[in-house]
Amino acid sequence: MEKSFEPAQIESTWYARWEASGAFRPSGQGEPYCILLPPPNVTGTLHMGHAFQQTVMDMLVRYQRMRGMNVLWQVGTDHAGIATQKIVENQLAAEGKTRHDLGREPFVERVWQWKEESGSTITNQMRRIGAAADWSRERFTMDEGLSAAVRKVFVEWYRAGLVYRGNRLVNWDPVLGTAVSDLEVNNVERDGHMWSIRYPVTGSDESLVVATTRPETMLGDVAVAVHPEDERYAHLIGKMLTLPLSNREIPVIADDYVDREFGTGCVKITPAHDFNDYAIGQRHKLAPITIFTLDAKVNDNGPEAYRGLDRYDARKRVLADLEAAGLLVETKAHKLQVPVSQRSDAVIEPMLTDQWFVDLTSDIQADGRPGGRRAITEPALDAVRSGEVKFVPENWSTTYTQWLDNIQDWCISRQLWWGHRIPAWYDEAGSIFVGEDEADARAHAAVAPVGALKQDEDVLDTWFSSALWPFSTLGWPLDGPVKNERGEVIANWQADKIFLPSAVLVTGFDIIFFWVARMVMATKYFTGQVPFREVYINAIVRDAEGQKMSKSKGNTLDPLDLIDGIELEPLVAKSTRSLLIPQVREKVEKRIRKEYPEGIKAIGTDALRFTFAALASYSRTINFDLKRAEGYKAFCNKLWNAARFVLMNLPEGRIPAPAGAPATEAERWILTRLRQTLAAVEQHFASYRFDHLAQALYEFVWNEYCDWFLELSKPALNGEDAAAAASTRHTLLVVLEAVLRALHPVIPFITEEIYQEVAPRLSLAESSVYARPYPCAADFASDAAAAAEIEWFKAVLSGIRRIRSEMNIAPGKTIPLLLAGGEATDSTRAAKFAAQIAFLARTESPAWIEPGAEEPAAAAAVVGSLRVLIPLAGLIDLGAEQARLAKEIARVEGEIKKCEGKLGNANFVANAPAEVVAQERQRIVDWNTQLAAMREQAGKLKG
RNA sequence: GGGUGCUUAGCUCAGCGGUAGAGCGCCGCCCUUACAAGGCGAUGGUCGUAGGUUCGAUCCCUACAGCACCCA
Repeated sequence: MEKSFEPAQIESTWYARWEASGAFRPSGQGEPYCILLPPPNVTGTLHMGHAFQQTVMDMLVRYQRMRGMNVLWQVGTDHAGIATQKIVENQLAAEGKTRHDLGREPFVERVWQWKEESGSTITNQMRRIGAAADWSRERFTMDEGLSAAVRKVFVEWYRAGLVYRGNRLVNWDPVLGTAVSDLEVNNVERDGHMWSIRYPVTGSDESLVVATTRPETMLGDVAVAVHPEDERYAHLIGKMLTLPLSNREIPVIADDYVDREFGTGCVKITPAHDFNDYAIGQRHKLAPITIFTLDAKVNDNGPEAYRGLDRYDARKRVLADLEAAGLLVETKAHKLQVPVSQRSDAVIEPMLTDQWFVDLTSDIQADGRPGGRRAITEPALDAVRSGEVKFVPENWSTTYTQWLDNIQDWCISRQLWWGHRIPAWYDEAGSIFVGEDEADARAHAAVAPVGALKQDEDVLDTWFSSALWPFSTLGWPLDGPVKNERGEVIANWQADKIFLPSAVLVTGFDIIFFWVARMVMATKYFTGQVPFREVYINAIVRDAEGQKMSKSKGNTLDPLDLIDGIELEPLVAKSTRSLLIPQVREKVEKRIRKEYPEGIKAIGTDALRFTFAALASYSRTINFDLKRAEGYKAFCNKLWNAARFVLMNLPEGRIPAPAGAPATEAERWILTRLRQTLAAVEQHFASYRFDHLAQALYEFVWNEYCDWFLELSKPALNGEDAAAAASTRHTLLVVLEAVLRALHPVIPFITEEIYQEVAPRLSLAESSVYARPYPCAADFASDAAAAAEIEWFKAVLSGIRRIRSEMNIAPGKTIPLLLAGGEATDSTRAAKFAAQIAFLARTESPAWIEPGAEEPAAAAAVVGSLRVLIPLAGLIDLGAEQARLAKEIARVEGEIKKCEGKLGNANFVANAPAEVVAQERQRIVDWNTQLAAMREQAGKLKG
C-alpha cells in the first residue's frame, strides 16, 4: 500500500468497475428496497444540496444491499420546463433571436439538442459522489414511457371530472409569458409608496379616499368596498362613484373583508388583478375588467391615454394625472410585499387567463361523482394521518397536512413550448376534446367536432410528470417491458411493481408541497398504494456561518471542487463568471480571495461523504465547515495507515484463525467493543441518525482500534508468546475487515481499496466489499471480564502518561515504576500486563512496594485503591505534585459531598428509583476508595 | 398575523430527567520504527433570561428575549 491516503488515485477506477459488474442493479433476491432519486434538472449541475442528499441515499442503498435486500435506486432527471426553456432562450438571445423567430418545432428541437449536450453533466457528477444507482434504468420525464404516463393520467382525470379548464386568476409572469405556480412566487418586502386617491361620489359633493400601493390598477376598478359596520361610510353604501381618469360609474359595496383600521377604511376593488379583490368581486357578482396585456401593458379596456404603456409607466402617468386633477390626497413611503417570480425575478401580475386545473377542492361533482377533495386530496391526507407514510423528523407531517388542508386547485398548464403538450384539442366551435391522441379524443367526443381539431398550445407543469415518478419509472401504464431507444428493457411494471411502495424518500423540505404531496396524490389515485413508507427530510446545506449558499454572495461550494481541489485563480474565475453586476462581481471576488487564499485543497469523495454523514442530525440546516471536512480526510488517512500497519505485520499468505477463543484480553475487548459499536450502528441506520452513526464508527476506529488495540498489539506481536502473536494478527485483520464493511456505505472508495488487500489474507471469496454482508453485532462475542481488564489497563497507562506529560519527562526516557496499595485483582492484572505497560509507557517493569514499607517520594496516579507511582528522584517537582494532589483531593471531596447531600435527603432515597440510589451509593464508595489512596499518597509526600 | 424550529466550550454541533460531551481551534511537550493528515497531555461551559413542576431540570411546563425558516 502507498504510504499515505491518496483519494484521487483510489477513486479513479472503482466506480466504473462497480457499475460494469452490475453491482448497482437489483439483485433479484431478498426483500425489495427502493429509493427514488428526486430527479434533478436535466441541464443542471450538482450542488452541495444534491451531494448531501445523494450521499444519504447512497449510504442507505449500499447498507441495505449489503444486508441482502433487493435494492433498486431509481434515478433519472426531469425536464424542468421553465428553467430549461429559459436557458435556451438566453442562448438564442445572444444570437439576437427569440423562440418565435425559430417557431415551435425548431425551438423544441433545439432544446432537445441542448439536453443531449448537457444532460449527462449532472449524472456524471453523481458518479463522482459514488452514487450506487441503477443507471441502466435511468429515466427522463420527457422520454416516451413517462410521457405516455402523463397523457394517461391527464386523460383519466379529465374523464373522471377531476381535470377541468377554466378562466381563472393566476400568477402570471409577464416576462416569461406563462402562468406559474403560487409555490414559484416569492413575496419580497420592498420599499414602495401608499397613495391616497379621492373618488368623488356621483352627483354629490361628497367623496371617498382610497389607499393603494398600485394606483395604475384603478383603471380596472369595479367598486370601492367599505366595512358593513363602518359608520363613517354607511350612508354611502349602494351609491355610485365616478372613477377618476376612466370616468366610469362604480358602486360602493359593503364587505367585511375590509379592515376598518387600515388606511381610510375604503378599498378599491380590481378583481382582474388582485386575488383578494377577485374573491370580493365574485361575492358581489361584479364582472372583472382586465386592463393589462399579457406583457403587462395597458390594454384597450383602459382609457385611450394609457393604452400601450407598461404598468410602471402607466403608474407614473396615472399619478401625474391625478395630481393635476387635485385628486391625489397623499403620498407616503410604505413597505409592501411584492410577489416576484422565482424564475425570472419579474413582478407577478395576477391575470385572468384560460388554464387547466386539477380539482383538489370540491367534494362532489354535479353528476354525483366524487370531487377532487374526496378523490385526490383526502386520500393523500389520510396516508400521512394514518401513518402509512411517515415523516422523519416527524414534525414535517404538520407542514404537509396543513398545506393540504388549505390547498387550492392545481393550475397545471404553462404557456411554454418545452414540456408535455396538453392532450386536448379544440374544434372550430371551441369545444374541447381530450384523449391520448387526436383519434382517441375524437373517439371519446361527446359532441361531433365542428371543422378541424387543433391541439392546445400549452404544456403541463413539470411537477405534473414528477408526481407520477414513483410508478411511471417502474413501467406504468404499460403492463409489460418498457424499452429504451437502444432496445434495452428499462422497466417492467408487472415485475417491478414489487418496488412500490418505495422504502424511503430522501428530499428537502422545500419540495414537500411541490413534489411529495403530489406524488402521494397521484400514486394513491392510480395504484392505490402510497409511493413511499417514509419521507426523510434532509437538512439544507449552508455555509460555515449559517448563510444560505448563493452565487451572488459567493459562498457557494462546488462539491467537485472539494473532491478534486481547485486553485485560487480558477476558483475566482468560475465563481464570478455568471455574475453580471460589476459590484457583485467585485464583492464575490474579494470574499473568495479572502476565504480561500490558497484555493481549496482536495479532500476526496470519501471525506466529503463522511462530513455529510457526520453533519446529518435531525437539524434543519447543516452549516458546512471546510475545516471539519479536512478533519474527516484525516480520518480516512488514519484508517489507511491502520490498514498499512496491520498488513505490514502479517506474514505472506492466508492468516489462519486460531483454534478456540482469541488468546489475549485485548482481542476479546476490541471484539466486545466492535459488537457494541455495530449494535449502535444498526440503530442509527434505522433512525436515520447518520451523525451518530458516523461518530460511533469514528470513535471505534480512532479511539479504540487505533489508539488502544493497535498499540496493545505491538507488544503482543513482538512478544515471546507465539500463540498470542498469531491470534492477535488474526484479530487485527478480522476487526479491520469488519470495520471496512461497516464503513463502506459511508466511505465506499477507500474501504473497497483496502478490502482488496485484506480479502486474500482471510480467504474471502467476494471480489468487492460491496458484495460482503453488512457486519452484525451478533457475529462478534462479548467478554465483559476482558473489557474490565482493559479498562483497568487504560486507566493505569493514562495515569502514567499524565504524570510524564505534566512533569515534563522526555517521551523517550525510560522511567522506574512502582505500585502500592490495591486489591488482589490489581496485582494479578499488573502481572498480566507488565510487559504491555513497560512497552507502551516506557517504564521499567513495575515493582511492588510492600504495605508499610518505606516509599520514595513519587508522583502518583490513583486507580481505585491502587497507587501507580513514578519516583521523583531527579525527575519531578515535589511542590507541583503536592499542589496537584491537593487540588484533586478537593475535587473528590466535592463529589463526595454531592453524593452525601443526595443520600442524606430522605425524599431522594424514598422517591428516586432504586437503581439510581444504588448507583449513588456505589459512587460514594468508589470516591472514598480513591480519596483514601490519594490521602495516603499525600501523607507519604509530606513524610 | 398563523405555523415550525433554534439558543449548550472560541467555532460547528450532539445530549434532552439522575457524575455536562464530540470534532475543529487554542496551549504545552514530542518528527517514538502505521499515520506530523500524527502521538501524548492540558485548558475551556452558572447548558439564552425569569418563573414553575420534581427528591432532583441543560432536558418537562409557562412567560419573555434574540435568531432562523415556512405560510398569509
